[in-house]
Amino acid sequence: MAVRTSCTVSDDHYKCFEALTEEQTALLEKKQVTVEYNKGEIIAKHGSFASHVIFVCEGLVKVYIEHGKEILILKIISPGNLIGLSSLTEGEDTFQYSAAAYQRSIAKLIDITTFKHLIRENGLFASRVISILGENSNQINNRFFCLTHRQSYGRLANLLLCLSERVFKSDKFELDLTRKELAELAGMSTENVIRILKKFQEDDLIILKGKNIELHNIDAIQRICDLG
Amino acid sequence: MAVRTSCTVSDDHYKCFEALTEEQTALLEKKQVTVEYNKGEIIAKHGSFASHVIFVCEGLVKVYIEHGKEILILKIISPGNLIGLSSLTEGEDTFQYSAAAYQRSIAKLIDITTFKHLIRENGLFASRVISILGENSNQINNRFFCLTHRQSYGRLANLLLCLSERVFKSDKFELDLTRKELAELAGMSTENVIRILKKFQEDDLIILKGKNIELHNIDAIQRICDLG
DNA sequence: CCATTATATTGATATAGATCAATGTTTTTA
DNA sequence: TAAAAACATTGATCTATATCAATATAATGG
Repeated sequence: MAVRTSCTVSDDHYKCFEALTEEQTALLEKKQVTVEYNKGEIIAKHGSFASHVIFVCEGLVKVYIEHGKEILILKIISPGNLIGLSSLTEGEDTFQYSAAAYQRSIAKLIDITTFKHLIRENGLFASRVISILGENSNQINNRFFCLTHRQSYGRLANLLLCLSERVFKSDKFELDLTRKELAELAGMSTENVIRILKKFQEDDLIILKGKNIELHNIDAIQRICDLG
Repeated sequence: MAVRTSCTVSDDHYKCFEALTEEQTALLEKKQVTVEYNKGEIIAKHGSFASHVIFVCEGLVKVYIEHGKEILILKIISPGNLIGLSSLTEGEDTFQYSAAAYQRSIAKLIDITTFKHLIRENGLFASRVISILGENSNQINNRFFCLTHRQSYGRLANLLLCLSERVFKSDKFELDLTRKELAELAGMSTENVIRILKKFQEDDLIILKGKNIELHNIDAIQRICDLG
């Protein structure tokens, strides 16, 4: 089986809300607030009280765990997705990871007590939430595999494919991520990212123009992702 | 925050079943079979149809993903825990990971359709299942962090603590895992496991007698786990 | 109980990728 | 728009850990 691109999940978490009745939807709307975040701002802080789950409406968000100065990015969240579902666990009232905006982003903060109440009340909603949790689990497992079993070329190839397919949905995209942010995502040093991108360009796999990246030979990149 | 030991989850998944009514419990009992597995036998195979979820009653099981010959152990499962919940995801009818018995083990295979049905029907049960999924997610994130951000000494220290606290529940245990299996769990080569265990023994952190391990200086091991 | 196979151990070597250091380039801000 | 700060790039070195190779020990089966 091919290693799937693994930096994010599909962006259809919003569909769980379609399981709600009109009444329940109205309740949920009353129990949420919409907040705008600037580039770099913290949306959720690992260890702080999780009074809400987060639904990303616009922008791009990274989800990561921190221990002291060390961080590990778990995934990138695009609009349409939920953050913080693992705080639905009984007895777990803090965020188990942080979230920060890569760029100006808008999110709805949904009261967690109401969310839990709806899970109890609406079995279809509950099963949709379970679907999302299962999907999250598969994403993180794939990312875990990629970061531990692939060498740097493979990890960076995987990241480029993921950004292209899942985040920007185009072979050609303007990357508002720094080399350092790419490095964090691919689990390597900044210098290594630069050297590998250069090598990919020399080998005609990508076309780099400053912040713009075009994937020129996707099959070859996929091969590096699977084997490298 | 200290890096928690991360090779397994707490062993109280069975509690979700307490949320079922007598009638639902009876239904579930009818829709499950009990199977015994010998050492090394496969309980679930990554990619095969997931017609059931697995409840481990006795023994010790590893859960891992495989891509070709490469494997990544996600966790160890002790009696009392469920395997395969991520296959509850809609549209996902295959196992997203494999499971194999480290030793003679007994498991109940629960029909997944019935399981899903109960989630829809019983909100409390659904929320308990969501709790388990959330807990699983935290475990895997901690393990992910440990394996990517700690050097070999820290990873092995983490594994020893986890085996002691979570799996064997004693400072002193007989390890029916080979050095190779330890290496897989700690994400390093067999040779490296041997060298580090030797070093730990020289430094009086552990007492090694063949398959028997005693953690002699837990505080020091914890320090290596957190910082190494 | 011996033969075979699996596992454990030890030492030598190779290498991916981090780190360090210096310089160039772009972005921000005052 | 000039100065400062952040980011990008390149080259040189260092190191943790894998890999390879050889041997020792333990487990297993006929």
